[in-house]
Amino acid sequence: MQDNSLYEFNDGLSEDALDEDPQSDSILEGLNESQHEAVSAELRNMLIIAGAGTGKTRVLVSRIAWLIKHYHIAPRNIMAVTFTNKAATEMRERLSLMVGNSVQSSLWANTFHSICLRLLRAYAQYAGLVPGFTILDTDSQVSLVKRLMKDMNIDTKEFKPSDIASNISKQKENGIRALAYSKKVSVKSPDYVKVTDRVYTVYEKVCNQENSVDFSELLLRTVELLENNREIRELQHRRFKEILVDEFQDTNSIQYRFLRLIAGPNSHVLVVGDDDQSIYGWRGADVGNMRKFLEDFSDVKQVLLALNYRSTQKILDVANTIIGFNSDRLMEKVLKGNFGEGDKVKILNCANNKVEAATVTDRIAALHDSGVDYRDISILYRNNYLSLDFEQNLLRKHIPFVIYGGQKFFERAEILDAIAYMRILVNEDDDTALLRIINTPSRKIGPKVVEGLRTIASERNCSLIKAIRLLEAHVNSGNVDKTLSSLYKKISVFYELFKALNEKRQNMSLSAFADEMLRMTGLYKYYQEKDFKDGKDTEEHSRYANLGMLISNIKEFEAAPPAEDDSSEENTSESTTEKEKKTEDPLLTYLSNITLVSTGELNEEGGTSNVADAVNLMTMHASKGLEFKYVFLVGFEKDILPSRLCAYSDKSLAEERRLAYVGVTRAKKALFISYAQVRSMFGKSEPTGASSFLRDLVREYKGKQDVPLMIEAVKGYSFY
DNA sequence: ATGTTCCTTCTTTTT
DNA sequence: GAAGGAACAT
Repeated sequence: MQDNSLYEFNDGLSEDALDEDPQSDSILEGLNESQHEAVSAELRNMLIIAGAGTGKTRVLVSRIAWLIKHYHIAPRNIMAVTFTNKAATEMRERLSLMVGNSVQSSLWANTFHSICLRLLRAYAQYAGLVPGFTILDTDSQVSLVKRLMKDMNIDTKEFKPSDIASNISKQKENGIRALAYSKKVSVKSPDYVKVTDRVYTVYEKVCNQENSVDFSELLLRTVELLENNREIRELQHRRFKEILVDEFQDTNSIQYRFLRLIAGPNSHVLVVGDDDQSIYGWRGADVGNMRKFLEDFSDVKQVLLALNYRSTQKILDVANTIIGFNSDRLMEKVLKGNFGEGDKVKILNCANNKVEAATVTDRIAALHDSGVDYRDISILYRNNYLSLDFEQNLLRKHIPFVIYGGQKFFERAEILDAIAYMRILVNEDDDTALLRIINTPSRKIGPKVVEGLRTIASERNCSLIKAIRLLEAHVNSGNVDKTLSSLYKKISVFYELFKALNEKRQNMSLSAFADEMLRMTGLYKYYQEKDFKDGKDTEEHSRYANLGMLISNIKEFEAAPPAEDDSSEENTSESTTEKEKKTEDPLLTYLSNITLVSTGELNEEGGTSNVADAVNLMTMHASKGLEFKYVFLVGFEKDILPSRLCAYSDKSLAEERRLAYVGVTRAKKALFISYAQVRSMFGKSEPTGASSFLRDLVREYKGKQDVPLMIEAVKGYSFY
């Protein structure tokens, strides 16, 4: 630092230099012209269009550092919104490297969902929620919908509960409540709409009774909270002066509405996005929000980042060509790199999927032999199930690998059981959780008993736990009705357990309690026996072992609790903005945390960090935002990459092409694209062949000079 | 109430 | 080709 300022002094004698924040300069160091422009711009609304690998995250993080260091914006006045937890974590890490650790606790860098959750926890009463409400994960949401459909005598075969549940979520994401939806439905509406309507109405009511919110509800509730409560809204406006949004092309309608509400008249919003990387249209993401942003926010400065810092030119050429086939682009960006030409992109035409897996594995082994680290290699695919052949081959060759996604740890039955027990302790009205575990492991409480209990609950219009209490009081009053007392006797096994658990958790640490809970409920024993029966007890990821990993995860959580929410710090004169109730219950905090922050596999220690030198396997969706020196795009086939569903649904072909583009642009040094002529799926062998995207590509380069790719036929293969 | 067996369905992608 | 659900048997 000393040397630096001396040098500057000699270099150009300007008075400004005397007052300059010496740390500000280092923020701008090494940025190119447009990056520099974006980072050091005055305080204002901005739209940054950033092509793949153009240093988007770097700009975002540097901008935040600049806001703090140069404009002296307090970290607590900054909100950075990301789309995934992975991105949020990465941003926090890079930020703490740049401006120090202390910033983390007061600066909100989180996903939309977790930001909304924080607001809802702080203002639960104003949002019509009871503090301590639980979050419904997808699995619970579907099981609730299914339960309601059965109650309403709707055929769950004709109408799949998961479809109805996702229809409901879709409505919420468009800000449409059950009542408003009903108004749109007419006699002429298709059946599934009518069913959705009927279920939605009841679903909304039951969620309120159970004091639980699903994922889209988190957003919708918050939007309504801000819309209906001026004081809370203005309090947020005063707090969040600078708002930054990553992956803006992925925002859906409710998220956009949230942004408009959370930003005050004097706040500034900076969004970063790439319309070419919009791959979440299927869940409501609307690229149109980028255009809307220009209209809805005043005086927006636009910056385009097109200089690529990731890939060799040949890889970029291929990427540009692929995306060039899309016609509905917001802005035509041609990525330019500065890492030299590089090798040609290799297209591996394989006889079948076994050959494909063997070839890829062999190339990985060869790369490793030539000094490449496994962690710099990744295998990307369209669908999760395509990973199987590669897993087997890598295993056989003793090549270490990590799979991201796939069956999620927190979606496994045994984990969901454990979580359901925790949920019922935190929020006893959570009937969905209770129904999951009242007879798991089995304690002779069958459908008859449950039905009896549910009858009482619906007569008294109360939750199942309360119904049990009523029943208990009734039986103890000596008013002995034979059927009721036998009902109570059957249920009391569970009720005693419930009381005992509640007792236990008062004076134990969270992890010790969780461990004890698994013992008391019998889940440990139950899954241990189940594993043994299925011959899975020796497996590394046996269900019993997973429960152990859950405990490790809780221990890790205890050791490093998430940043303390300081939203109550804002001291204003308004009397109605009640200070948030400190959510002291560690169990509640843990539950919220895992429901929202649970992507990715846990490692053996129950942690989420990934330090091992291993080949990375994941879907192309999951790869967004990441980069690897060597990338294998596999299963680049007809019916797989433009998904089969494109042919007979409104699935967007352009979005599939963007997905291919995302995959291609992950590669830094070398890219391999492979496909099989024959693929066995579900036991059957089916002819497949190259993706139409590959055909387009080859046609484009036909007869041209300097073609950036080459095709290699891999026919037979000597196995093992 | 629970265990067995057969059946179907599912293979996008995520908070 | 697995995993969960329904139908049937115990």
